[in-house]
Amino acid sequence: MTTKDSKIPGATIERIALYSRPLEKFLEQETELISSERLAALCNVNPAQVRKDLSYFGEFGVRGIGYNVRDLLSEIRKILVSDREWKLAIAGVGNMGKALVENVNLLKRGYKFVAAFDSNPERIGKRLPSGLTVQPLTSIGPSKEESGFEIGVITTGPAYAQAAADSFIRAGVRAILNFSAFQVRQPEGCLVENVDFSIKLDDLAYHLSSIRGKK
Amino acid sequence: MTTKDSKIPGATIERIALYSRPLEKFLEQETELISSERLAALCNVNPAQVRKDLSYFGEFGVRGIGYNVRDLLSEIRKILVSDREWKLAIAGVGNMGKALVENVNLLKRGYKFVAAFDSNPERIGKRLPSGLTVQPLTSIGPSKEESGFEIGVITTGPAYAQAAADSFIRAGVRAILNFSAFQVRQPEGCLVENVDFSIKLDDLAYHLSSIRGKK
DNA sequence: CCTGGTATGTGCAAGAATTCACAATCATTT
DNA sequence: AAATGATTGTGAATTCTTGCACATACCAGG
Repeated sequence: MTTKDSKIPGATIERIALYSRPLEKFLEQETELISSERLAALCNVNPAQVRKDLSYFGEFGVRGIGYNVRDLLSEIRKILVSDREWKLAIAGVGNMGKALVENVNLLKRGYKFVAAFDSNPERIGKRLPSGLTVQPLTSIGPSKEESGFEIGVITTGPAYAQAAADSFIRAGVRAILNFSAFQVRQPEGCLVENVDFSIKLDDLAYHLSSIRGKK
Repeated sequence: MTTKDSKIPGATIERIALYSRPLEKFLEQETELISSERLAALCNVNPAQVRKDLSYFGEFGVRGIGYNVRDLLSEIRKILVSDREWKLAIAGVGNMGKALVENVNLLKRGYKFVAAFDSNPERIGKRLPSGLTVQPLTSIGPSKEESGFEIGVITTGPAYAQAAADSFIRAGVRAILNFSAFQVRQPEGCLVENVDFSIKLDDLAYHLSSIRGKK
């Protein structure tokens, strides 16, 4: 890549992903140009932040004018490597699992579920609306070329989370997105992102209270 | 509060919430003591970080010994104000909404859904397993003392997200947790936390690729 | 009651990330 | 073709965050 290999702040990547949301909307609306100021306002960040984040990867704007929406989005997709399809597998097809598998936004952004697993015998063999058939958790095997998946998503209950993670890793998966309440231990050579809503709620509760406290 | 009113890093609050997860487990297992080193390892942070985070709020440990699990958890709950019940309302009871309303972990941590809304006529009037009856989105009203809610959760499709947010705000809600793909604009005097999984996936995809790239 | 072992609490230094502020650049108008 | 106005790209200043390193404090055992 054209990456200036100097250190890129971790938060920069997440923000760049964030920028793509309004851009997608502007593209649909056929808006041609956008300024760092406008984009920043929509994402609740500082305009200089937007420009600096992008500058780690190249010069995508035109001075005095702004950024071309289509081009910038395309550059961002290249940066994030979301300009190709990524194959996902899911472990746990309860409400949360189904919500993800059926989420059209993920598909639109190139994230496609190609396998679904569950430990509950009642669910195994069932066909999901997306066309996938639920397989037993224990059958997660080395991912083959054809239907192989690259990212594992865990939406099981806490009891099965570690087992699911282990299976995914044995299957050669190098990245896991974990929604279960169980904090999966970072295994060697495998990226794990934990998503925990209740932390977000704790955060809101804390700030709500401290605002009240100050008033 | 006993808060040393010097500035507390924003990340500190999220980490403190994070620390409570392993602590809950140790409490169940009746483990009495825990060191900052052990807790840090479980949360993938630096031990000094744990101690410094806690030190913003008081001295909870014993030198030479460590932290008492029960006491520390109780202190953390006081800090996060999760030592009381918070009432939530949800807008959108698709798979994601149901997953949240039925999530026992949230309830265990004091987050209780007291109202559910949806725009889909087929869902309105239905009773959820938790006992809540789905009401029309348009009926979100000023939250009364009795069944009033303090935090609004949005799990609608993008088309209804902003409307839901507006209604919540009109109802006096000061904090919103938004799961919809639509980026809700930060309204005056109302906290908004956006949860977007696809950003996490973008993040994983990026790092997966850059690891490959370097090998 | 002293000594050794252990783990906290924290001042300070090092390191990151953010924001400022301005030179650089380009379209447009006169 | 020069002046104007707009907005980028980025070095430098600033602010925020993390981690080291050690004084401090406590328990246990002799």
